[in-house]
Amino acid sequence: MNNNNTPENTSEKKPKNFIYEIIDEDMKTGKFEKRVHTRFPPEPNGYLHIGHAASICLNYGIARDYNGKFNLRFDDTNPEKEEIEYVESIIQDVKWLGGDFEDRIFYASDYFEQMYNWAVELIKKGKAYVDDLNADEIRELRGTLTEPGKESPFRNRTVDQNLDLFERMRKGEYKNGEKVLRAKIDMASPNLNLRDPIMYRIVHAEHHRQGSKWCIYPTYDWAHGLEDSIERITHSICTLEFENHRPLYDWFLNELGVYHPQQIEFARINLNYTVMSKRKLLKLVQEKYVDGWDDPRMPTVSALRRRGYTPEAIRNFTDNSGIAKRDKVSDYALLEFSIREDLNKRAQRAMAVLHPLKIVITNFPDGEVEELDAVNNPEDPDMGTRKIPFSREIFVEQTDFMENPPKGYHRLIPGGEVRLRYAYIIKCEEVIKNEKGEVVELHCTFDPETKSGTGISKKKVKGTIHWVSAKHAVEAEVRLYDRLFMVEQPDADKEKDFMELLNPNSLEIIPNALIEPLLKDSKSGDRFQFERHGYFSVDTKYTTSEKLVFNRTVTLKDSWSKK
RNA sequence: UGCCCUGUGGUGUAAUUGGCAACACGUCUGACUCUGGAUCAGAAAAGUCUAGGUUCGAGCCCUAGCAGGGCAGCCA
Repeated sequence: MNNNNTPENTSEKKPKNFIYEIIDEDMKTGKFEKRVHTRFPPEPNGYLHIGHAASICLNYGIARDYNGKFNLRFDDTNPEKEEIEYVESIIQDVKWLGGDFEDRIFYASDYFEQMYNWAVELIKKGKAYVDDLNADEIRELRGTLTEPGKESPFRNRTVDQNLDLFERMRKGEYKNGEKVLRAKIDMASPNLNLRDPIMYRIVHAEHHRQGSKWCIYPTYDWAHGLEDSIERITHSICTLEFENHRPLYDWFLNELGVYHPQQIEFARINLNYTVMSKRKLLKLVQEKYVDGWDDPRMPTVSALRRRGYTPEAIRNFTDNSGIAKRDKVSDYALLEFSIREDLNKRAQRAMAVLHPLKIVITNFPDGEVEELDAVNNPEDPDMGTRKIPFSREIFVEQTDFMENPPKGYHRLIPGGEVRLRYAYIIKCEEVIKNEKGEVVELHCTFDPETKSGTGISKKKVKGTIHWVSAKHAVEAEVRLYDRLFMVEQPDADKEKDFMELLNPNSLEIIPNALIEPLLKDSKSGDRFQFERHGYFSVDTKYTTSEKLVFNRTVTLKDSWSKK
């Protein structure tokens, strides 16, 4: 920790966004004794997605940058929607993203007793009352956006009555929906949140941590600010839709006279070609349009992880997406850029043929095997080299040969030459076809003078293609993913339901791709660049000791196929 | 037609708090290259929602509009 007043900022740490500016100001004025304490407060009712990741990175990043603290807190105030499965996945995701909450993992439900006591305090102050109206009646009296509401006939019960009724609510004397506790504020407020909001509702349901201890549960509006207050959070960062609620949180905290955090709202991240709402993601999962929350096509953290994304890439993406108060839709290309940039520097290179075409090298001795040197990563010489076997029969990519090539094509053509990566230049001498006229095999000759790495390059060819040795190659399943939706903003379409806009070709499974032998022993989660294809990682769900399954994380940039 | 928030290249963010708009992604050229990758060089692309006003000077301030978003769950 830096103690003087011109701290680490002297190293001209530019304010990253408007939230940093606010905190810088608070540090200057000593608003929170120069303390910074943030938190990530998810409800455990679904898996985390890339938008949550942005919030985690923001909150954790702030704590780290100001030498402060960061809490993980489950906002588990609704037993009907929350599950332990979600709690576990969220903890895993936050840790994986690097959000270090140390031992500070909290649950709102652990504060229920304290919240109850505070509610009693408000009742005693005449600031809260038990209402017998049902949900419809309450909505009726709440008024509309343009008309003020009307007061409930139960609004002026005595303190003693309210105390008694509230206690009996807790004891379970009433059925769901029979009574609620409301704050007594102002039924005519232009801010609807202040029209006597509900603080407690009766829910006879099993809570994933509290069991049946409680049958009254605090609403988010009542609970959330208290949770932050209890944990002495300094800056309660949340999304825009809670801006209108801030006056309410302020009201509660002031009436109670307790510690008061500063809430700051920012716009959530949206990503194009996908949907982000938990409800919609849940629908995709439940109706089996995807293979679970971690299906690699999903925008969830667990899916991105399974697909091969690194935490670093996700952090870079959220950093580059920026934090502001206006609604935004981030470009999927930025996400792809962030993972390419990261994996380019660290991924082991390998060769894999997805759609094989056989080549016989007629002047290469039958039965002979030559071990060739291949670079593991041209971006990082420290990663060394490896040996790959070369022999008379090899496979190349079907798309790397064309009988009638368009202009600009510089791979193999009849009578043409091309370099085999890390091997020799070959020439296509003969095209073998089946009865249907389809090309099934090529006969080529190789030029022994052109071996890679010998420095002799008297011959120049325009193309270099990848290959695998027929008898050495290993079979593997490869899964190619494309965007989940066909349109940029699937939930913006007013005519069509987002389910109609799913991309039918978002998954292509290649059961028998051929990979170089080195990859045989790769393990779940290992990441590779298949040269000229893209980055791939070993699937953690379907890979078995018998069969390797690779997920394509992202393609390489391809300036040819666009033309 | 109430209250709150927001309007800067295709996308996202920035502009020393009033000094003629910058960065990243994307796009397009060209160079280089044994990955049509990477890298390097360059280009196109906004005059800052509109109209007034203050000022020597406005993306930043004022006024009025317009547009987009949020709010009428006993969800969060």
